[in-house]
Amino acid sequence: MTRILITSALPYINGVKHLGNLVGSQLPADVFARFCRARGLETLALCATDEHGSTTELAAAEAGQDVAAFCAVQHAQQRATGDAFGLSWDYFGRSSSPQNHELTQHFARQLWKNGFLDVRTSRQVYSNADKRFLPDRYVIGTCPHCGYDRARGDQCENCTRVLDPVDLISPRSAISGSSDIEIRDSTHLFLKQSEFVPRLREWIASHEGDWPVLVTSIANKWLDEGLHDRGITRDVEWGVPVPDDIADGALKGKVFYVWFDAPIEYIGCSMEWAASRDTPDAWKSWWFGDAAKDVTYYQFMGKDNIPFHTVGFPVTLMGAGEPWKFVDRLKGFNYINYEGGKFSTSQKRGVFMDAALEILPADYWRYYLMANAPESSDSNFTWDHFAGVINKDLADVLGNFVNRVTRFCVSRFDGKVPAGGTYGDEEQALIAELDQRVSACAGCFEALEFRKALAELRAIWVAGNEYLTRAAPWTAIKTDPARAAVGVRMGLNLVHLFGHLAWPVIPESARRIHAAIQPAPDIIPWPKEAMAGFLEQLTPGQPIHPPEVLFSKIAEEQIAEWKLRFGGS
RNA sequence: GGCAGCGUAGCUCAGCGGUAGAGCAGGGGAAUCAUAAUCCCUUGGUCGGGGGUUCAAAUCCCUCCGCUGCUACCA
Repeated sequence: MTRILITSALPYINGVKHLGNLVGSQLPADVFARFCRARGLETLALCATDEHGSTTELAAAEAGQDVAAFCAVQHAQQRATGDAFGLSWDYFGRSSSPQNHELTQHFARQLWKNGFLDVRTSRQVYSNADKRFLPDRYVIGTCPHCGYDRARGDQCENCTRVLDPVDLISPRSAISGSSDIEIRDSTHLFLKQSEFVPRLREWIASHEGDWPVLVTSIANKWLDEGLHDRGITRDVEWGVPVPDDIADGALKGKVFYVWFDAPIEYIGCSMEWAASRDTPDAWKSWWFGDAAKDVTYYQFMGKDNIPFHTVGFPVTLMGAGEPWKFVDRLKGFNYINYEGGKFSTSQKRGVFMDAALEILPADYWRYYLMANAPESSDSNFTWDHFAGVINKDLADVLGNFVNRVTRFCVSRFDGKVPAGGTYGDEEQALIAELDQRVSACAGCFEALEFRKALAELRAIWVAGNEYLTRAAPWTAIKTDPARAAVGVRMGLNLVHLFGHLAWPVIPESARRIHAAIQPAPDIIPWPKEAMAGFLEQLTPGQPIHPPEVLFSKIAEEQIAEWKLRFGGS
């Protein structure tokens, strides 16, 4: 039996994430994790906050908090919001954990020992007013090429040329605005990525076809353009310290670059998970050596993260010279736009996770986002489209099906699964269709094709409505009660089925649907047997319980209100 | 500038060498169990423009136009 390891790109600690962040990483990872658990596979789903770096320091300063305290608060908030969204990680860790500190230093020592780290000195901009080195983009000045006076040190927004901050004319700090800055030499560790190009090429080529084109093309582009060695240390305070035994303490006081330690936290997080269960070594069989041979490892991320997972992190693992587990299936997503523009954290444009849950239950968002996941290209969120999908798919097609069957059962069959009659041609045809569709749906989930999986799920709900219309128990009951009993019994079995199939995507609603028939287990399993058996398992006479309205419809006035509140077109 | 992706019915998208598809929206009808929810039928596209390869192209090649993303010390 294969075990399933799942990680989603780590959300940065800097505030609540918007739906665009969610749809490309944590949400599909959760849907897939639930699907795997529903199939009875041993599954470990991990995520964590990515906490280090200068951006965190500045955000904490802005919030008037100590960095560690700021991160603790933000981490707790992200975990709470994720829980509320139904994100069922086995563990939600922190890149600042002791485990990750230790592991990051371990990888650095291995790389150093194996000769893949260079000590190099480079010129960095230092701000006397801010008492810190400035990242390139935090240096502002006049562009030497076009004369634009607010060019950033990494790139001029006006002429789009890539810049070096030391070339800016009259440079100043973007943090304080002070022009009291100077160029200082600073020593850093560089990871010799260029030595790994052949191995990376071979590894990436081995995944052509099972990774999305988006992923392999981005990865190959980096290799084709010539992989630069990469600085993996920074002159900031909030991070994993470089140990003194590397380069004879030449890097004293410096920390590792966030992009070095963040992916390592995938492993660190599993150590946190193991520690939390008092089985401190349990993480190892998921990651290391022959013990992890039966593990299939899935990563989920937005396209901005792809280079770091196809190049940066693999180099760390290769260079360590130890038998670490590499990703098997890497699922990358495009972006989702908001009402024709970008979701933007800095401009507070779009819908953020906490605000989303204030106005509607998590399942509405989960369904919509997965049904419209930006898999082949960027997708668009608009309030009108969102409301249309929720009202039609969830309220009308699924919710109303459950409602009409269960209520009819109450009014004409005393609220009990009716006995009498046997399945005939109509039922056999439905069973044949569902056998095909349920396995197609599972196949789409396995292939990480979420849009198609949800389209199939919806088609299954539609098949239920079609059947009910043909069976028409409300008509049959006048002349042929046994025939009506068959229709309702099948209808109730379908409700039971829908409660199972929907659980990975809309867990809370699936639980309520399941509860209409009987209490739901914690993990609602994906059907193992053929539909013929699955759709005949309810016991005649067992009571059913029509749920309250499963999905209330979104009204025009609400859409108007939300467009105003969140800023629409 | 370079690289990549996309451009298919009003909208959101699938198809990626063999007589144009789905969902929504629009039109007509059936049914009345149900959150006026469902079901059936149906209108609608010279598949961004042009050129080429092929018996055959939305599907392969070239070119042009448009949109988007990435471009490496913010993550």
